[in-house]
Amino acid sequence: MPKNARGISETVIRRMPVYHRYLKELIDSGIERVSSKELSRITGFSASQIRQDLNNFGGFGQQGYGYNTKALKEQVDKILGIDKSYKSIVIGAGRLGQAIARYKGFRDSGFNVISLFDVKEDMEDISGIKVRNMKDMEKYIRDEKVDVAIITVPKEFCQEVAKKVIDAGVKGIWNFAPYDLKGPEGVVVENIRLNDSLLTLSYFMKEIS
Amino acid sequence: MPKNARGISETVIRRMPVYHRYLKELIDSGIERVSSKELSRITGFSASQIRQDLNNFGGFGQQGYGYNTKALKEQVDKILGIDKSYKSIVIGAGRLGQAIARYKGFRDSGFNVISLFDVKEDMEDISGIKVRNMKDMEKYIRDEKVDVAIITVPKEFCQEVAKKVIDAGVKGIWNFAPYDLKGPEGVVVENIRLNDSLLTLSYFMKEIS
DNA sequence: TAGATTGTTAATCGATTAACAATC
DNA sequence: TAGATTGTTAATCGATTAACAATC
Repeated sequence: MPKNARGISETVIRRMPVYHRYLKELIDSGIERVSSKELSRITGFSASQIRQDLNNFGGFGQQGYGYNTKALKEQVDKILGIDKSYKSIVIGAGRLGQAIARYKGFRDSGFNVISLFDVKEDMEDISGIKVRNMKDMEKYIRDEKVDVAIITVPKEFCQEVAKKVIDAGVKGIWNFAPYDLKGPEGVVVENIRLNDSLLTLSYFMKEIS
Repeated sequence: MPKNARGISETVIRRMPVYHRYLKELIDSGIERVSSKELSRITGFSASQIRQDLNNFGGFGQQGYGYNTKALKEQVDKILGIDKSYKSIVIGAGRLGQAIARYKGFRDSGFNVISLFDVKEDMEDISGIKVRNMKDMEKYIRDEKVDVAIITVPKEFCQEVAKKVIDAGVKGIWNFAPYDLKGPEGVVVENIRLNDSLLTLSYFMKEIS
């Protein structure tokens, strides 16, 4: 696994949201401290691994005590950049695009959907968010300084859309089209491969039967 | 990474859908043979890794020639169990549930959505698929011998729903609720963690800025 | 203080890469 | 045949686990 600029492997990075998630649960249950052993029980990662992961970023624990859930979550959130906020647009206002635009959980992660775009004209607002026409997208991205594009268009259009949003200045892409987009230097792309996940499910279904 | 019954690591399994996807592209472009070197260029995996991956399941290539795209895809598809077909239901007929029920790509992978379920009464059909009431779900699963439940209900209901579908005999769960479901022995669970993916995007956005 | 648990180093394990004989 | 490329073994690399001194 290649390491990024900071020297932290992607394997480790992808466990951070899990810590974030379970720490939130612990805090919501009123639990103030947690040991790596208990976190291990909850997350399924080994206690050793958890301590290693966290120590990549600093010593957040205390010997003999463990970790303060609130303080640790604050650190994890800071590592993940949840304090930052990103102007986002959804491209493709179909069911999936609508579902994403309406889902409040993403706003909590710092991604504010400020507009949707579609080739279809005169679509109704989605949860109070305007659906604009695709042809106005690039100007909108430039004018509003949009950070992130969430792509939910059909596969055959996703490369074309990606090129446009990158040229217009978008710095991150969250891609739902079943195609592996690759961004140039300075643009982050996160591909969601639902179909791959389903094929994996298919494999394991076969295994158990 | 733990190995499964067949002795193939999950890391390898999760690359198989990628081979499937790119082989399909090659075949659609009329390309009949491909070397591990060329597959490496396309997929980003190393040629060595590709040969190792495929040889976990058998020697599908030919020295001096490479791989026949059609024959290899057939093998990969068989490994993934795409020839099998699974009766599936979508639980939660919101936008996400509707998007999934309508998406034809999943049917191509062998997952046929035969019904949706929702707590809301008297919902309209989605692409000709009936939306039934949640209270009839367990009987339906038993009567129709449903194999897979696709869960798109809000987080707070997903455990309860999972318990019900498992008790009713479902053998696979594709979970979109932001909660790590764990299945008992004999039940396969594939969790889609969209929010985790978004937090990873957030991390890398911070890195580049 | 005694017990608990971290932070960190060393050991192990698994996955990836390199190399090359086999062979089409 | 000569060139190409696999299948497979060995070497390397990275990630996980084990162990334990430090210390709260």
